[in-house]
Amino acid sequence: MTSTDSSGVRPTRQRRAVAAALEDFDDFRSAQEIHEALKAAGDNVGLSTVYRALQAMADAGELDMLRSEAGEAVYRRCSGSHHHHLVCRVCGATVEVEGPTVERWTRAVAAEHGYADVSHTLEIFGTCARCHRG
Amino acid sequence: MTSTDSSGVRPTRQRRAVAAALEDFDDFRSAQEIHEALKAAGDNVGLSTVYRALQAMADAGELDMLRSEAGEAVYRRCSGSHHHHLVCRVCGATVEVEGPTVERWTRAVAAEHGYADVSHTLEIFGTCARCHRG
DNA sequence: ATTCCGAATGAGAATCATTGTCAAGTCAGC
DNA sequence: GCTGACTTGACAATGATTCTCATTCGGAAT
Repeated sequence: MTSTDSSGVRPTRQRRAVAAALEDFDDFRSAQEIHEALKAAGDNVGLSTVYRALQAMADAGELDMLRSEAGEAVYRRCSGSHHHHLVCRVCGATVEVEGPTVERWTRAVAAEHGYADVSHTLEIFGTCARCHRG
Repeated sequence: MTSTDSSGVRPTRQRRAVAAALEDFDDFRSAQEIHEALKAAGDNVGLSTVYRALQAMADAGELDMLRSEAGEAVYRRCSGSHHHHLVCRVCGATVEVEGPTVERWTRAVAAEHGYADVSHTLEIFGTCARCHRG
């Protein structure tokens, strides 16, 4: 699992299909949903392969992965840089947000308690304007 | 009507046992680990009951629940107020941290994008001083 | 104390996402 | 066209969590 890969994931028909499917979504989708979408589109890709492709792409930093409230892993294409997500808990609409403030704060807190090698997870959930009015 | 601690969880032998087990831990534990601990201590409590008790207590705000990197739910007793966690990824040592800054920031970001009813999850992972020196 | 009823329990089955297995398929380069 | 390493996919296996349902318990009213 150590990345001897030069820069990314070796492109096969299946992996390209998974990547393409993700382009069609704006929000986070589970492996199973992507598998369904591919089947519906006529691209037959095994479920295991979808899981492997998603993990590989997430490892390569080409995807964001987070856990839904139900605890299942969901994926979304993303920009390369570090950021967080503002997710509508009704329709799933997602906005990428950046926060130097937060980054600084977490680093400071960790340092204050003597923790090194710091990483963090931060997701914001809410009801987007459209769903809120509805 | 003079029940001090009843926020909806009826105290039974089993629930008291679960609560007591959590007192013995400083870090996050899975339902299964707690079930094991109870069995080891001679308190026989069904696994389903442990799950139910934990969920009920988490709903009542008496526990913190978060998902380990492996995706399983882990629980820890906690203070009532809103806070986040700084967790050692080696030994699990946990510090509760508060951050008005972060709270303010998330609210601002959400508002800026028209999101209402905002909640968020934030966990910080690192290597604590003791494990770091190791 | 006794009764009564809804809530709680527990043993096991059921569910469901995810991972492992391994034979068959694919592709590059020789 | 052959070889070998990597990839795929059907299916089994795993493992956490939830469901089922007959039984038991708690505690308020009697």
